[in-house]
Amino acid sequence: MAGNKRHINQLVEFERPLTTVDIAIFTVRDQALKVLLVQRPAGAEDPFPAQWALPGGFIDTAKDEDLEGCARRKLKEKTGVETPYLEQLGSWGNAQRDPRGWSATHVYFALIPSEAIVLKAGANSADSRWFPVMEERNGEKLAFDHAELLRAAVSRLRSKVEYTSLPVFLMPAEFTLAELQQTYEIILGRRLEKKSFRTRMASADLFDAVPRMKSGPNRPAQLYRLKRRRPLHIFPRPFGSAES
Amino acid sequence: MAGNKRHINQLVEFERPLTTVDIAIFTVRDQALKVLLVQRPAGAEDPFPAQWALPGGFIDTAKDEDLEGCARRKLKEKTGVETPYLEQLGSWGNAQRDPRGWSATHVYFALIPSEAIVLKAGANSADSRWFPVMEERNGEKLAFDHAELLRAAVSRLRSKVEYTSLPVFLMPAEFTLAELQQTYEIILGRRLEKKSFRTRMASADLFDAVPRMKSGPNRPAQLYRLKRRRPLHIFPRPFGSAES
DNA sequence: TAAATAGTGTCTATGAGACACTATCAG
DNA sequence: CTGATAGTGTCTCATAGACACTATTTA
Repeated sequence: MAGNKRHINQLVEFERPLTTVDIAIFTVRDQALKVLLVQRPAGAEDPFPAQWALPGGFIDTAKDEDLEGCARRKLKEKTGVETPYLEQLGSWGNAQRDPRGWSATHVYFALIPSEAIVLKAGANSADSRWFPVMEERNGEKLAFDHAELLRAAVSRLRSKVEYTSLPVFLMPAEFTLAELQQTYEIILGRRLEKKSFRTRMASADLFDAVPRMKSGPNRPAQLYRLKRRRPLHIFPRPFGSAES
Repeated sequence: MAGNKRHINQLVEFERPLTTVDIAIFTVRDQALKVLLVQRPAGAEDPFPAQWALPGGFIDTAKDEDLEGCARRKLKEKTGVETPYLEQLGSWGNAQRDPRGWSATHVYFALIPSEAIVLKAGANSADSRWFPVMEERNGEKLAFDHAELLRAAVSRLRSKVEYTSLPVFLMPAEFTLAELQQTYEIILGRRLEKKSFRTRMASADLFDAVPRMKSGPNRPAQLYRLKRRRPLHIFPRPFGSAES
C-alpha cells in the first residue's frame, strides 16, 4: 500500500548521491612511508583545481563489477601493477565534501612493494607523485576531505601493523629479517626489540629461507621468501602489550 | 584539456549508483544474540517482496547530513532510542545486489540494551522482529545480499568482543559482573574463565560499584554502573591468546 | 545443615621487553 | 685486529587459563 508505493517512488524522488572510490596506496621507500597522490586538473571548472588528492574517481557502472573491482582498476591505472594487498577502509559521505553535491566515497587502502611500481600518467591527473606520510604536514591542503581519509588510512595501517604481518606485502620477493623489521619500524615510527621481533616471525611460519645470503661489509644475513598463499597473519599479542 | 573535460562529463555520462544505508542492530535477550530484521512490503513491484532484511534504505540527501546521520535516523525510526554504540562496518556495492540497478550500501552496526527498545512499525516495513543470530540458519533467505552483510557484522562483533569492552553497551544501567560475563559468553558462544574475566574488567576501571547488591537465592552480587563518558576499552590482549 | 552463586588465591604457560652475549663477514 | 651487523640465550614481567578455595545468601 502506502509503503510499497513510496518505495518505488524513492527511485524517482530521491536524488542519488555522487559515488566515488578513492584509494590510499602506500609503499615504503627511502626509509619512509609514502602515499601516492595525484594532482587534480588545473581548470577552474573542476573542484579543487591543481590540488593533490588520493587517486580515485567515479564508479563506472558499465565497467566496474563491484566496489573492489573499481578500486583495483584505478590502482592498476596508476601504478601499473596488481596490488598484493587491498582492504576496504570505510566510506565517507555528506553534503559538503564535494561542491558538486551530496557525495559518498568508498575508500580502500593498498600496500605495494616499492620496486614493483611504474607510475603512469593518469587520464585525469596532470601528475602523480609519492609523498612521505608525515604527521599532518602536507595533509592540510589535500582536495576534498582527503586529508581526513588519509589520516584514517594511516591510522588503520599503523594499528594493524601492531598485531599482523601486514608489512610483508611491502617487501621485495627476497628480503632479510632485519629489512622486514626496518619496514615495521618505519611504519610504526619507533624501534622494535630484535629478539621479540624474530621470535614472533619464527612462530608465524610465514617464510622459507632461500639458500642464499645477503652480503655486505659485515656478517651476511639469511634471505627469506614469503610462502605461497599465506594469508595475513594475526599475532596473538600486539607489540607493546607488556607496557604498563 | 582532455582530462578536465572528461571529468566534467562524468557527471553527465556516468550513471549514479543507487545508494543506501543498512544497519545491523544487535541486542542480547533471552540468553541469545539477536538482530533486528524488517519484513519488506509484499507488493510485487518491490524487489524481494515479503522477505526479511536489515533495516535501512535510501539516503535522503535533503534530510541526511552524512552517512552516520542517515544511519542514526533509520535506527531511531525503528527502535525509538538513540543507540549507545554505532560503528561503520563497511560498504558493499555491485551490479547484481539490487535488481533495480548498480547499487552500493553503507553498512553500520549498532548495539542496544534489550530493555531500552520499543519497536516501532516502520514506514516501509510491514513488521520488524528480533531474530536469534544462529550460524547460517535463517540467513539464507534474507533480501538482497543482507545475509552476507549480517555475517560480516556478526563476525566483526565477535572479533571485537575478544579484545574490547563492547558488550557493556548491551547492559542495563546497573548490572553484575556475572551478568556482563554472561553477555560476553552469549556473543562469543563459549565459556570464559571467571577469574581472568574479572581481572580484565578490574584493570580497565570502567565501572563504579553502586551501594546495592543483586539478591537471589544465593550470595548477593555487587551491582555496577558504567562510568561516565568511558570510550570503548581495548584490552592489551585478546581472550584466548594463551592457546597454543 | 545443603545448594547455589559470588568472589579470591595461586600456580602455570606464553610471549613481549631488556640486554648481554656470540657469530661472521670486510677491511 | 676493529667495526659492523646477524643472530641467540636468558632473565623479568604482565596477563590469560586452570582450578581449587573461601564467602554469603536462601531454604
